[in-house]
Amino acid sequence: MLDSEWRLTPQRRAVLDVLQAATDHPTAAEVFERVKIASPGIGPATVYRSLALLAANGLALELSLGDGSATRYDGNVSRHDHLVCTSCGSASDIQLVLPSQLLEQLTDASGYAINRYDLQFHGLCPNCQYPTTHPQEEMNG
Amino acid sequence: MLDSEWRLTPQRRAVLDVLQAATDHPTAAEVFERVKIASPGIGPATVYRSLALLAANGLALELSLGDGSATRYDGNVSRHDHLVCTSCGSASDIQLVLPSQLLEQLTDASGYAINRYDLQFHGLCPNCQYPTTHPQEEMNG
DNA sequence: CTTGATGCAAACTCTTTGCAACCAA
DNA sequence: TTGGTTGCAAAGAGTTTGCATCAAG
Repeated sequence: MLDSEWRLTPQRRAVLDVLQAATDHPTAAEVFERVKIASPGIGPATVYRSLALLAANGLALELSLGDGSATRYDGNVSRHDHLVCTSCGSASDIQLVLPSQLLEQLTDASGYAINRYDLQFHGLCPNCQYPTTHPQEEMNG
Repeated sequence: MLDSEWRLTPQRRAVLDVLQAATDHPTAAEVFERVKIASPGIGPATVYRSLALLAANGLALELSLGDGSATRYDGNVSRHDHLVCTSCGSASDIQLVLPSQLLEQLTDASGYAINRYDLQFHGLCPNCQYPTTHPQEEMNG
């Protein structure tokens, strides 16, 4: 599925639209729920297949939040990292740069040909630190 | 499960022994296979429950390799990061330090109370880059 | 005795796959 | 017409849970 011989069908377009409109980091099930609004007849298998296809072709990122929950998808495909709240589960995009010498040292020391890294920070988000009325219970934001 | 009011039963001890003897990063199923050698009567549910208990009490780390596969466990609970081979799936421990000012800046800018981070590098391990006879196909190392 | 731990089996969640119908080139 | 795509349903992997039994304090 890494070739470019694939069609942007209406279903795939709808999935891509959902991803690009999302500011959170939806699971496949959440993408499915949202896609059904624009494409009522679509089935979950098509959403899973479309997400895998988009991810394989660089139009989406697959993301594991490390909490054992379902894979999440990110329509923001530029290089970035994540802040994950350990209380409400929300994930925010952040942009930071690892010192390039750190990658070089690691390549030299390990012998790995490193082509990417995943970095996520876990902690309490501002909302969950300073509850206005009660701790957040939602699952994305 | 975060209290210290728990007993190190023979089954839990056996699970812990397996983790501490492991140099790879076994899945729960792999831990189960190994634990059965010392504790033949043990059931998979006990292994899952023991792993969760040990992780909650800081005696094991849960680890997602970001490839959609099962959760892995690490008996090395000191702060470290991982190199993950995108070809054979093996994971190696590495020790590196993020510049502390990076964490400070991030805390200041985001408002998050960060208490940990997960960092993994993905690429080809030396074995898979320079195959001796043929590409590696094993799943841990 | 009383509470927690175990093993088994069933249930559950998330995801993938087989397949016939369908659609675009 | 030919091969890729879809939707459905079934299957599959990984993990959790209900429950009766068992063991430790």
